[in-house]
Amino acid sequence: MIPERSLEVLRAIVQDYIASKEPVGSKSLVERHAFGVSAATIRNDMALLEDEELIHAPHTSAGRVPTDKGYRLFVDRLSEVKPLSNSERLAIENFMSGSADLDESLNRTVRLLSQLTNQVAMVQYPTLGKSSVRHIELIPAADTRVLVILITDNGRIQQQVVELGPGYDEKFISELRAKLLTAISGQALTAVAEKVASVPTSFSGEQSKWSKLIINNLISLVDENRQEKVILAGTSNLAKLEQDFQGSISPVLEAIEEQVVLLKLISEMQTENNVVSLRIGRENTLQELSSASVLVSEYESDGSAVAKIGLIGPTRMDYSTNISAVRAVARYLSKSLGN
Amino acid sequence: MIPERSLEVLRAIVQDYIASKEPVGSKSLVERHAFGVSAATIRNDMALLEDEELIHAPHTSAGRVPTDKGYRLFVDRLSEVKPLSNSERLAIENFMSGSADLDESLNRTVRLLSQLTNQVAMVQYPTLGKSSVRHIELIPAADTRVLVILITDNGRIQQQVVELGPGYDEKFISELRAKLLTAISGQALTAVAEKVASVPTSFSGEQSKWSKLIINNLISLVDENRQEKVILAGTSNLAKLEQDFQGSISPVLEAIEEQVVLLKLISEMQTENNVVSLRIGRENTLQELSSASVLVSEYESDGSAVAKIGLIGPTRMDYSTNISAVRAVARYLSKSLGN
DNA sequence: TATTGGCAGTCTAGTCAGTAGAGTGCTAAT
DNA sequence: ATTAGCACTCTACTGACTAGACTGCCAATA
Repeated sequence: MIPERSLEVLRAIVQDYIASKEPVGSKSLVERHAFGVSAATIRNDMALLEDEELIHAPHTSAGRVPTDKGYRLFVDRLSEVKPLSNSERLAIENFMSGSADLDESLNRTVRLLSQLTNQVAMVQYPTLGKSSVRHIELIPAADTRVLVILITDNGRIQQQVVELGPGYDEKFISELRAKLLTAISGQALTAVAEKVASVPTSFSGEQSKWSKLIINNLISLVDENRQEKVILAGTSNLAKLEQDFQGSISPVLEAIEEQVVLLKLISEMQTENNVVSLRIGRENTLQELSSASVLVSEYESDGSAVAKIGLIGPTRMDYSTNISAVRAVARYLSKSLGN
Repeated sequence: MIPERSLEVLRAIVQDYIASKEPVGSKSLVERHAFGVSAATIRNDMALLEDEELIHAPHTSAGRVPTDKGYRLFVDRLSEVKPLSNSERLAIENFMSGSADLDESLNRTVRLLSQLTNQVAMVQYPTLGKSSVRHIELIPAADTRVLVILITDNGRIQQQVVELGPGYDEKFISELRAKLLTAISGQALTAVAEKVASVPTSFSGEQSKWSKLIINNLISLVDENRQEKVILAGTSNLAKLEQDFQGSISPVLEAIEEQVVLLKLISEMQTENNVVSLRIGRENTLQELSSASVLVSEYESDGSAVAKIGLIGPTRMDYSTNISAVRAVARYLSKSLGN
């Protein structure tokens, strides 16, 4: 119902506004874009767009600025997905090459995304989900301590030191190690607690006590996988973007400093395979983010959808570029974790 | 040679300026501090301080602001070390309790320091130094891959996946594992490359090739310890502190975004045991940091001085509090790594 | 009917002059 | 050595004014 040319005008407004960060007026619009009509005509179109609440004038004699709704229409219907430049593609591949553990991969990825987009990037740790135990290892440390190591098949390595007290011998440790391995190697993390429950009963006296200690620690390591966690990168970009957020970035800073808030935010956003989900300005349920936009995509680890990656920036951001960056990085991350 | 009272005036100026962030004048000074003399007298003292370039008036009829030199004299001779409050002490202990690996400890510590001080905190990874090998582990992953794990005695755990190609068997792996363990367990990291050099010769054919592959990877893990690295936390604090830096934080942002720059900065600063070293404003060799101050202290891992921890903030910072925070955190970190 | 030129009206941002207030430096008296 | 007092300087704020940018609308046009 909105005429084609008016939509073109909206697209031009969004593009110019993102580039110049100044409200755009009818005159500069006809200069920069070849509409083939006069400024007065464009003004009529702009009046229409304003009726539809797609654009908005900060004051009577200013140019127009897209509203949240305007951005929404822009990304949904007007923007083309901008393919990454070769240098960007190269940067991604360089950055993510080299096999590393999960922590390192996620850290690298999130830093990469923040560098590509100049926004604040975030990545959620894969949840327990369908992950399983690849290996566990018990390593005697000092005379009284044992190092417990858990490796999951998505590449995460965790460790914890357990204080047993004096007197254990290596034979007991290697026996326990063998029993634990046969009990849980290859098992889903969700099943670990159950599978190891009976192990201590096969020891007696002190050894039973020790094995209980070690197993409790093992279970707490598994539980850490259940605990959700988000890593951020590029928060310092916010300082550069200060003027893009209408004046103050401190609400945004406060919002992202709380893990819980971020996790809620991320989990609220529905994502489908390979599609970048997006909340613009007041579409965010969080008031603090009412002048921010959030982009989120899924990534996969080991073939099943497990977690999300995305970014936070001002509503006035380059959606085309950022959407394709998030999508590309998510895809590369999935690939790199596919090993 | 500077009279006692003038120094008191300087102290009062520094304190008031840090608290109010406004240039302080003679009148408000006599109101807030009981000098027992009139404002005119204070003005004479201020003229003296100005001659000594310890304070400076932004313009004729403004109050005075400490110069870098003024801050320097303040921290060297006038400030008392403010003991931490109980709640701060508690926060530190809470935060750092729970044994974890090196990465986790350093991460926690640096976040803690940035929270305590509201500045940008940084910590340098312990260098190779006197660290030694606590354990290595080889774990068969898929059919063609082996996971190599290196654990150092300062608690760092590293791992890497090695692609061997098909056909290796577990027996070979456990044999290699045993040989490597006897060769380097307990050895200094600096000695690893030499100690493992002869290991592959005891295998033949493919096994020799495989063991070379694995050993090369092991050595590259060791080398990562040689590579210096700094972790930052609280960069978003810079945004809040923007006005404290005369106008623009972007030079500071740029400086701290470069690992190399930071490492150079840190290594330039001489530190003695348990003393916080400090560069104020233009004392920094880096131009970008000419309106920033840098505090650095040493921390120890395993009894030998190994690396540094510190923070970066505006010259107009609360030196007493921040110095004691850095010192306390460095001490706790040493203690926690002493295990 | 869609488009256009033109014009009146509105709002911002910048300049200018004037003023109050804070603070200094100096001098003469104590 | 200290003090009161006074002249002087500079900032920050205010209100008035102006130039410039845009819009909205109307009447003319294709």
